[in-house]
Amino acid sequence: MENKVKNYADEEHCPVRNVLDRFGDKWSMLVLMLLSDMEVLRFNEIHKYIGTISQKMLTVTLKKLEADGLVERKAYPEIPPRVEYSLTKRAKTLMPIIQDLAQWANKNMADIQDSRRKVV
Amino acid sequence: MENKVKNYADEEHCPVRNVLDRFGDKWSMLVLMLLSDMEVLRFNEIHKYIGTISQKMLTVTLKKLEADGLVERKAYPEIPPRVEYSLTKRAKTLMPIIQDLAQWANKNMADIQDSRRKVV
DNA sequence: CGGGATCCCTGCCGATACTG
DNA sequence: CAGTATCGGCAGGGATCCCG
Repeated sequence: MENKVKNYADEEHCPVRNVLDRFGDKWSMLVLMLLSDMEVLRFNEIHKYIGTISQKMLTVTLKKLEADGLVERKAYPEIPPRVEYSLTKRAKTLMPIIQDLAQWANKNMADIQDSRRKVV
Repeated sequence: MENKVKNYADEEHCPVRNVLDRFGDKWSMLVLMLLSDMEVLRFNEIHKYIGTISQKMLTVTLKKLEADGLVERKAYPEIPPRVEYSLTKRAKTLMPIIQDLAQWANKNMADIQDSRRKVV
């Protein structure tokens, strides 16, 4: 076990680095959780739920998630245009883990903030 | 369920944002996983395992994790000095989730990279 | 050995204005 | 409505030098 050490330096192939590079940014995980709750949402609906995100960052975030095959984008050829976003199957296999993470955060956030105050 | 919508905009109290602000950075989760595997490590040992991290960032990362009560620091009053780092109990409750995340990443990384190539 | 202190640069992200 | 284009601030992070 200890003689076969993983490669913690290899940025290209380290799965953790790779997964964090994808939704470790400011908004991705929030969008994923929102879509997980609401199933299908239009662009401006997401924008309203996450009140503090800028239009630009929402666009960038959705494109990145779409490129990773985590979010599906359906555009309807209407005027005015309508675009619906939803989670892919791949993203749905990820959500239970995200939920666990959120639960852990909920339980431990207060204590962590206390720890931080003592040190700072 | 759908009429009681969570507050996705509240940055201060959103647990996901709060947890990601803590170890969503470039190195924290990697350090946590390394310490989870090796139990106890000295500063320079961590530095060698994660070959690409700078001394400064390792210092910053460890301080942040210590402030959050996720890493314990033991300094021995010797010359030359010796400092040992290990996970706290709180961090150990987090690690199963991190492991799940890593497993998910391992399984899906290749497919995600394929998706990305098609789009880009 | 285990850091601190500084300099500097990249890129994330926000704000604003414009478009089909 | 659902974006695109552009400008700019500033924080994350790397490189280097210094210290007890």
